[in-house]
This record gives sequence, C-alpha cells and structure tokens, in this order.
Amino acid sequence: MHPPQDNKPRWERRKDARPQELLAAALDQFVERGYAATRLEDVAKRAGVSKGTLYLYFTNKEELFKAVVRGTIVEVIGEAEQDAADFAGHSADLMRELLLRWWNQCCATPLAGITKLMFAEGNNFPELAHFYNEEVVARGTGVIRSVLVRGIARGEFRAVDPDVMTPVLVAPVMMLLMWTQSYMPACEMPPVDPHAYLDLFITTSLAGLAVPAP
Amino acid sequence: MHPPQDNKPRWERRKDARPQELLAAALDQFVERGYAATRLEDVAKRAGVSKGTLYLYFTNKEELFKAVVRGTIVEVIGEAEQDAADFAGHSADLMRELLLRWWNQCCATPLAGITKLMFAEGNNFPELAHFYNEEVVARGTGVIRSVLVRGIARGEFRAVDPDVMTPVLVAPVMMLLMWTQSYMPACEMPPVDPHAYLDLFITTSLAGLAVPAP
Amino acid sequence: MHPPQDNKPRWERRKDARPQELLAAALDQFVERGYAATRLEDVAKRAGVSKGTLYLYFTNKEELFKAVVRGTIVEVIGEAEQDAADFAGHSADLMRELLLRWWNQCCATPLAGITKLMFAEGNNFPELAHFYNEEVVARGTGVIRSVLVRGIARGEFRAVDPDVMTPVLVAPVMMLLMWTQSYMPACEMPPVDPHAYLDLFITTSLAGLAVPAP
Amino acid sequence: MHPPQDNKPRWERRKDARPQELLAAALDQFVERGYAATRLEDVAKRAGVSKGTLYLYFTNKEELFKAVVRGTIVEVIGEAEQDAADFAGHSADLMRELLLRWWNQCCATPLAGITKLMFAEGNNFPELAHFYNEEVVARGTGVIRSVLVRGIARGEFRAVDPDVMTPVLVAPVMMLLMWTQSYMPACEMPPVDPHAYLDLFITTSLAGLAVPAP
DNA sequence: TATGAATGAGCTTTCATTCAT
DNA sequence: CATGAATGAAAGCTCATTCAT
Repeated sequence: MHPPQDNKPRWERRKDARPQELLAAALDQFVERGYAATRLEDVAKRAGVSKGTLYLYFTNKEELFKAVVRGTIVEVIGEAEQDAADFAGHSADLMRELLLRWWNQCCATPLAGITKLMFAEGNNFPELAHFYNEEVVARGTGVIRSVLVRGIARGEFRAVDPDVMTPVLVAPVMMLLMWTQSYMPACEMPPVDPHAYLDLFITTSLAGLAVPAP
Repeated sequence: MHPPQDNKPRWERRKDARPQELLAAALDQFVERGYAATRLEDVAKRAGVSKGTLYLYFTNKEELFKAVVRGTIVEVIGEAEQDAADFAGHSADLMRELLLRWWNQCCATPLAGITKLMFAEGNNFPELAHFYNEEVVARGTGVIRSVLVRGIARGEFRAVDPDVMTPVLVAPVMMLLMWTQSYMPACEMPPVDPHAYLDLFITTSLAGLAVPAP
Repeated sequence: MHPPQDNKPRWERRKDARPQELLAAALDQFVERGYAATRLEDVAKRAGVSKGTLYLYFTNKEELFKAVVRGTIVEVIGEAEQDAADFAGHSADLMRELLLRWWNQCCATPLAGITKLMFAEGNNFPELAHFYNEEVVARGTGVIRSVLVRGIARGEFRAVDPDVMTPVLVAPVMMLLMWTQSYMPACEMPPVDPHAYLDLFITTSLAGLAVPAP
Repeated sequence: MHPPQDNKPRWERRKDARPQELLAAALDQFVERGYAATRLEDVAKRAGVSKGTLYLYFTNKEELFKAVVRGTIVEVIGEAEQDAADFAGHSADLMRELLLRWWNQCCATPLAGITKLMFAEGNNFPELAHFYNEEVVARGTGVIRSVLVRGIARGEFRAVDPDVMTPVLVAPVMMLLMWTQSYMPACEMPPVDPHAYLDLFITTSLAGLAVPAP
C-alpha cells in the first residue's frame, strides 16, 4: 500500500542515504584507480553530486578513504570479533568459519581492491598505512590469533606458538587474494581455483593443528 | 681478442654510460615510489643530471619506464630464451635452471619491485600494461612453455597440456615474489626461506612431470 | 501610556529579535576575523541559526556588513546629529560632549573593530569603502564641523577655518583608537591611559578654540 | 662599446634578476590587496611569468611573503643595527638618525603597507605574525632600546627604564604610519604634515631624555 | 519563516614537458 | 649534448550563495 515505512520526506531520506552513496562511489573509484589516482571530482560525479558535496560529509580525501575502510572491512572484522567471542563449538570449526568468511566477504569482493591498494601505495601515504595497520591488520590478525589461543587453552589445538602460527594461516589467504586480483587485466594467468585452494589449505592447516592422538 | 677494452677518453665513456646511469636511477625511483608517484625530477637528481637531460634520451616518462624494463627484465628473458634454445641436456635440468635464474635475477633483486609495481598500477596505465604483457609476461611464460613442449617431445616429460601446466609452474614463483615484496609496515610476514621453498617446489614439480616408469 | 510592553508570545518576540541576534553575531565575527576572513557559516553558527537564514534577512555578505554598521555606528552618529541640533548651551560643552561620546560609544567598545577593519580592508572592497565614507566618515566629521560652524557663528569659537580644524580634532581620537586596537601579538604597546589622554587633548583643543580676551 | 660588463648571457642575467622581480611584484600585490586577498596568479602576471614559476623560487605563499619582508624591512633593520653599533657620537643624534631613517625607509615608502597588512591580518595568520614579531618587531624595537641603554650608560640620557621608554618612542611613529596610510582611498582626512609631526615628536622626546643640568 | 544540503567558481600547489641558451 | 627556467593543465580544498522542502 504505502512505501517503505519511512515517514521522513523523500528529501530527508536522501540526506540519510547520501553518505552511503558517497562511500559506495568512493570505494568504486579507489578500487578502480588506486588512492592517489582517484580524483574527488570523479567520486562526486559517480555519486551524482558536486565536488563540494563530498566535503560536507568528509573532511578530506584521507578521511574519505578511512571512512570507506571503516564502513566495509573494519565492519566485517568487528563482526568476526563478535562471533569469535560468542562461539561455543570446537576451535577448528571456528577457525574454518573465520577464514572462509574472510575470503567471502573481503577477498572475493571489491573490498579486495582495498587490500591491493594498501599493498601498492601504503608506502606513499604513511598516515594511511598507519591507520590501516591499526584498524585492519592488527585487529584482523588478532582475531585469528585469539582463536589459536582459545583452541590451545581448550586442548583442541596443539601447543604451537600463536605468534608464529598466525601469519602461517594469514599469509596464504593474502597471497591468494593478490593472485586473483591479477596484476593486469590482460594477464589471464591465474589457473588456481580459489575455493579448491582455500579448502585444501584450511583442511591441511587444521589437521596440522590437531592434537596428536596419545 | 681481449675483453672489451674501452679506448675512449673518460668523458666519452661517461657519455656512453649516461643512459645506463639514467636507467639505474629510474629503476631505483620506480621501485621505491611506484610509477605514478615517481617524479622525473627525482630521477634526474639521483642520476646527477638535469631534468631536461632525461628528455634527450627518453621521449617521456612512459618510454623511460619501458626502457627500464627493456634494459633489465626483458634482457634477462632474452638470455633465457637463448639459453633454452641452445641447451642440449635433459629438459628437467633446463627447467630447474630457468626457474632458479628467474628467481635469482628478477625476484631476489630490485627488479622484483617492477613486478610489484605493474601489479599495483598496471590498471591505471593501459599502454604500460599492454607493453608489459607483450614483452615480459608473454615471453616469460613462453620460455617455460617451450621447455615443457621440448621435454614432452623428447619424451622427458609426461604428456601434460603445456597451456595448463605453464601457470602451475609460474604461479608459485610469483606468489613467493609477492610474499617477499610484501613490506606493508608492521604486518609481520612469516619467515619463509625463499630458497628452501623454491627448491622444494621445483623438485616436487619436476618429479610430477617425470615420465612414469613403464 | 506605559513603557513598551511586549504582548507577543515569546517565540514571536524571538522572531522579531532575530535580526538583532544576527547582527550581533556578525559584529563579533567581523571584529574578530576581519571582513574577508569572516565566514557566513560562522556568523550563523554563533547566532544559532542556519546559514540559509542569514539570507532571509540580508541579501549577501556585503549587505550584512552594511547592516551591522548601520545598526551601530550610523545609529550613534544619528543621535549625535540630533543632540547637536537640539543643544542649547555653549559650543565648547557640546564639542566636549560629542568627542567623549564618540570615544565611549564607538572607540572603547567592539565597534572600534569596525573602524580598524575598514582601515585594513577598505581598499579591497570599494563598494564598502564608498558606503562607509558616505555613512560614517562624512556624517561623523560633518557633526564636528557643524559644531565648529555653530560656535564661530555664536561667537563662542575663534574664527578658524572649519575645514582645517575638523581633522585636527578628529585625528587624535582616531590615533588613540588605533593605538588601543593595536594588538599585534607580542608587540607591547605603551600603557597610555585613554581617558587621561582624551581629557588633556579635548581641554587643550577647546582652550585653543576659545575666543581670545579682547 | 659593450653592454654592462656583465659577461653572462642575457638569459642568465635574467635568471639572476628573476627573484628580485618576483619579490617586487609580490610586494606590490601584498601592499595593494593584503596577504589573504593576494592571488599568486596576479603576482606572477605582474612579474610577467606564469604561476608555476613562482614556485621555482619560493616554496609557497607564506615563504614568498617572508622573503618580501626579509628583502626589505629586515634588510633595513640590519643596516640600522650595524650603524647603531658603529656610531661614535652622542646618543641623541643616533636616536634621531634612527627614527628618521625608520620613517624614510619603512614608513614613507610602500613598505608601510606591510606594517599595515600585519596589523590588519596578523591575527588570521599566526605563523606569519610569529615570524614578523621575531624578525621585525623584536629586532626593530631592540635597536631603539639598545640606543637608550647606550645613552644611559654614557651619561647622555637620564636613567629611564628602557623597557618602558622604548614603546614611548616607537608608538608615535607607528601611529603616524597608520594615519598616513589612510584607511580608505576616498577618505582624505589626514591633515598632519608627517615631517613636521615627526620633527616635533623627536625633538620633544630627546629633550625629555636629556640629563637635567646639575 | 527556517533549514541545511548542494553547488561551483576560485585559490594554492604539483609536475610532466618544452625550449632558449 | 646539456641545462634548468618556464609553462600550464590538473587536483585538493573553501565558501558565498541558492533552493527544495
């Protein structure tokens, strides 16, 4: 009968949606062009607004980028942290769940472009690199590490050193991401089936973590 | 008779060496900053010449970059092609030789930065991407493929499909390269030993290619 | 009957007071930042309204500034003109009264900032300078001049040339104003006592204007 | 016979003169428009060069302004410091000399516009205000103060407190400057004859500083 | 009346490229 | 060959002004 039960006038609904539209446009451009090469005017154009409008919502280019990361990757990490904290089952199941989700939400989507971008341009923008390390790398690896600790504490994993084991789990996913992002459009090299690779990698790793039978 | 002995006066040798100095400086900057962020003024400064001088030797930034690639990676590929053509022994030995050389000459040196750069910025510079695909990717994988074909023809390898097998051999080296190039600050990477990894990978692959005993 | 007693509901009184609030906020900002550097957004914020509201009351920045001047300095000048016209006593008393009032109402208050502002930025905004000269400078010196004429006509002042004498009376007050407005950081100004200075200046000047005893 | 004994090619002479041309153009614009309202494009245009050229010689607008001040006012102050140190005669003569020179070199010339500018806009550009206080205000008043100290030490001045006396000498000159700069083009108020005023002020002040006869 | 989102001209700054010497 | 001064087309950011609600 009536439109979505949003009582606000269309105009105000637009206002609320605006930041999301801008962030979506910015994500597109950042992923497509990289950080430095993205022109704010293009972001605005893609969002259907003028250059100045961007500045109503974001202080500057850097803050726009941070907002994009916060609204996407950091969000996903937050959920992962929460779910990891709430999880009741076996740590191996939790680990598999987390790694797969990481892949599905961050690597098999446009978000992967952000990771690639930081890899490529982080050096040129130290403030951005710092932010990304704090909000994404540190927290992301933190979740994996915490599951290792949990598993060891509960006797579900062997007593490996979590600081050594964490990157062993993280690295292959990162590499797969880079690979599938393909470093050039025309270079159709990747022969790897990501899901097969991931599945094999996870299964193998978790088997390696399993407590040996007495 | 005797090895190249330069009879020219020093300043003239300097003149001839000029392009090499420029290319070396350019390589440094491209690897350090990336393509877009490299300023020609910095390249000139590092080479100890003026900005204008660069344009005496290279039409523009793009041609400078291409020249860097031609003078380094393409050179190495050319030698590999030649050596592969000249090689008389067992194809497995040749393959091992080529993969190791690739690593030692292109991946364990600053040249690896070029690969990373193309991965990161190739999308923004289509003309560059095209050039790189033609001159590096295509020819590089071509050598590997040709050795596969040779091995199969000579009955030294199993009759695998070369088009499928080539990337299987290329991908792990690329991954290792990206891994070791990954210097995202604070993101501690696991302590992979490149040579151990490479050796294991090559040995395993060649064993897999070996013709099964009848 | 009785003094102005406002029968309107409070919100409506608020409505009527709005322009005054806006002018007060604008005065604050203009004095604090100067004309060019004052952002209308800040004026609005200080007045607790939206930027757009400003434009309901004032056509543009320039008109806002004019309104500030009209509502303050011009107002004071108008009263001075009126009082001078109504005054019945000795012209020396009137002159003292006017000069002191000028100081107390325009120079020892935030309004002095407007004078400083016109001094500093008038050149950049010819239309503003023109307005200020017409409405403030011309009328202000006009009052002084008219009192001189009156005093001479009534035989209370010596027959000086009013066009020469007027700036002689105006300049010292202006100087004192600039002096006290001088707030260039760290540039310690001498501790002039404005009232002592003014009193001495006025007394001396009026003595000089007195008709010499026959 | 031959042009000025500058052996450099015309082109190079131009290069040497360039900074001075830019500074002159910048001085003009800063004095005419103020700091904030001066557009670098206009400075360039007035100097007959392009916008970018300015940046070959000056890091940014702020440094351009500082360079203008250094090349003019600070220069004059340096000479004053030197002359004061070298002077052998009576301190009263030195003081008169310095105050007159200050007027003739800094106040009766376009340089006065810089002082006016700092007075007007210093608040909006703290970094500039800081620089100006360090390089101009502090050093300028320092010279005056040092002469006071010298005179007292040599028994040529009464034993006044130099920290109190310095601004008493500085302030009237500053005020005269502001006055003669006239705060608006159309406002032809100043009736003061600067030289008469100055002369009277200096003579009076120095008389006041004279050691009373025993 | 009042709002505040939206606009776009304008300013500072950067850098690949040109060219007179 | 070599120089380096000069150019000018962007790009990031600001703010007076407009207008749909």
